[in-house]
Amino acid sequence: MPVSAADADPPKAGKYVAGEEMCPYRLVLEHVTSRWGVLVLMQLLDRPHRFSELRRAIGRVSEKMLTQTLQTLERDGLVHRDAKPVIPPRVDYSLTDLGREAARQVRDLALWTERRMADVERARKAYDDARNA
Amino acid sequence: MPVSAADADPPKAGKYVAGEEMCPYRLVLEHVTSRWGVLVLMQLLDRPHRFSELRRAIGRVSEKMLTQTLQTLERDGLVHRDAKPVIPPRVDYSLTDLGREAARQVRDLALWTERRMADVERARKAYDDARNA
DNA sequence: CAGCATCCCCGCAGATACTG
DNA sequence: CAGTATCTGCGGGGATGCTG
Repeated sequence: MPVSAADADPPKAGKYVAGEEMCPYRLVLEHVTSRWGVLVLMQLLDRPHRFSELRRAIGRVSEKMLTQTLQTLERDGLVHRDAKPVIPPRVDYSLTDLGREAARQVRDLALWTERRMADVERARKAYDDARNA
Repeated sequence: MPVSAADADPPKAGKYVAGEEMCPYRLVLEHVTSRWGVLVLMQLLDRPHRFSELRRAIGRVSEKMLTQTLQTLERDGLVHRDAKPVIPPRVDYSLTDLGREAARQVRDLALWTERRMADVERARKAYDDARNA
């Protein structure tokens, strides 16, 4: 029974478990381009925000997801968390230098998307019309 | 019973149903920054690819998700699909001008992330160490 | 106010089988 | 080869209640 290198497991799709088996930078990319990551970064690019300010500014984000997003970005060194030991608690979030670089690129991409939106909608209409014909 | 404007539904988090109730451009942003969207765009930035070439080049992507990603990007006018009426079928995918613009930004963001990976990992270590202390 | 713990739902994505 | 169709699971994320 011949055993060749081709017998090695071919790369199957496999279940995607967050952060498993992929180039590490892809993971950071997912953090900054994630649904809430994008909004948090862009909001903080404007100015530092308190937790509840972010919540209101972004709108429609649950506490849980905002917390989770902020923790991820903080761990990646993109967001700085400043918890003041006062009562009631006050926590300010701001961008680090690294975070500002990321945020600017994300913002540029978002702005590009916004600018090109008309082209996209034209393309969609053409696509849909071609299907319904 | 007083009825003020404040009685209007405050923006709750609400279930996220793809593309519902969000600025339309955010949706395109999600398409191009999606897990497979990023990889497809970057791969096509190099050169046009056939379906199976993309599948192999990206690796670990299921047929279904690749098809779905390509259809979404095609509908948005970012990817051009060229199906040759031959047997066996041959379909080539390439970037439109619009898609190339998007792809370049996505690639730049990916490259930035790659370059800054060392900083991110340092930050993560610091964060984790501070927790375990 | 900021955040954690818990529960639970449903939609994304992988597996599989089939077609032009 | 390049897809479609159908089933299934499991984990992302919302809701709710509680704490420092």
